[in-house]
Amino acid sequence: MPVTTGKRADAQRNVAAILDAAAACLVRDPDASVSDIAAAAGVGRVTLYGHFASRTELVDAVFVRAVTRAHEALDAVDLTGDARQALARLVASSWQVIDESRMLLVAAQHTLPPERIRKLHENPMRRVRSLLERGRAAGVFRFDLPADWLVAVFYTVVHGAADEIGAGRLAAEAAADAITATLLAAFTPPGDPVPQVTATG
Amino acid sequence: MPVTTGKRADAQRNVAAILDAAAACLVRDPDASVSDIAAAAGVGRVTLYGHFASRTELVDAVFVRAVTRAHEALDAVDLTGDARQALARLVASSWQVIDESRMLLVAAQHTLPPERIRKLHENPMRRVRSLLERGRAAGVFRFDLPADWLVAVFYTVVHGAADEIGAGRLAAEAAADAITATLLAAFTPPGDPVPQVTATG
DNA sequence: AGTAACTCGAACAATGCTGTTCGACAAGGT
DNA sequence: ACCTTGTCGAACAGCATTGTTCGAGTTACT
Repeated sequence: MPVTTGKRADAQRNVAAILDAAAACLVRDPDASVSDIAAAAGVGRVTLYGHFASRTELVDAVFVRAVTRAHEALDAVDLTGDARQALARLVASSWQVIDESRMLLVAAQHTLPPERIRKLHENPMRRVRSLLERGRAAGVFRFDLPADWLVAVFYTVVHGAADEIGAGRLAAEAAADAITATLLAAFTPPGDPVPQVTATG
Repeated sequence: MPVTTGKRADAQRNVAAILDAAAACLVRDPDASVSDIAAAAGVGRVTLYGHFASRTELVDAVFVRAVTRAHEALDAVDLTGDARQALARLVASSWQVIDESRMLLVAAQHTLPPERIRKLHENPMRRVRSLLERGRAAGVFRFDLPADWLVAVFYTVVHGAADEIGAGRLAAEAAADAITATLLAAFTPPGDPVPQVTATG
């Protein structure tokens, strides 16, 4: 695994270029070859193999970077205060991040073992879970369905929205509100009224 | 494209065996080779190419058959009466069908162009859409979100549930109720109370 | 300026796949 | 009984991929 320390300056530059190019290529074609990626990075194939022992390791690195960035972006979201408004804020920040890395996820699924992907998703997931539990404690989110399931619903709905946008059936501007409205309704305890979503932005 | 008419008896048998074997293999490995499939079908590779001009054509045929069967199973569901109860019935019949063909969908995504997959999904989708619109007209489903989006939510939540079951995080027995409760809530108009789901044995 | 780290292209071996061709053979239909 | 239709195995060509090796050339650190 390539580290950022101890390496020469141009080596670090190349690693970054390779990672960028790989991300770009894999988004276009989940089965992009090492040759394509190296060429897109403006680097020889041999150089690439000098930094990443195998194609799998490269894909892993790209995916790790994407997930880490997404996690950082989500960490910046304020989840205090009213849980429902916090959910709205989380969605507003999440969906774009996920939309960008959605094709990357497909590429990862083509080459990485499922448990690896699951493990890398755990951190971002925890954030959703903690918010869910806070909302439950406050009485605004439902208790009658498993927490695991509700977290999965969050995940799958956001990804579904990304797919819909990609297919051109959902306007990007309308996405955040649609996702928020859907998730708020899905999280509402039985008997409670479904909250109205005030249009954002 | 292989037809069931005009072929000799053993040829028809072999086509069926190939289709079955292909489905089984592709579920285990979305990139299963033609050799594997032919072997699993107890048939020579040449024979397979005699019936399907290319691997792609074979995958397409397998996928078409799976979707068709799913569509038929869904057509048997009674969608009259209260839209919410009809939705529950549709979910109860849908999720198992989708769970079975979920890995097949992955295989299809690996080899078939996206528009082809979309097109084959149109028929089953229409059924959901008509139910949605009936529920809207009856005032029990929401109008404030696009119909396309709500149909997509149905699709993505059911598939998400299938994934959760596959990952062992959701008990198969609990799936139908969880999906139904989630979707009913997501479809409920803002201001209306979220319906309680009575456990279905 | 000297040295170690890095890069590059070309070429290599090793697979693994698809799709086709051949000839001999078996099975189904009438 | 006949002949069409289908089957089989082996072998072939073609292609794309991964990952490695080599030697010569460059680039960055000190």
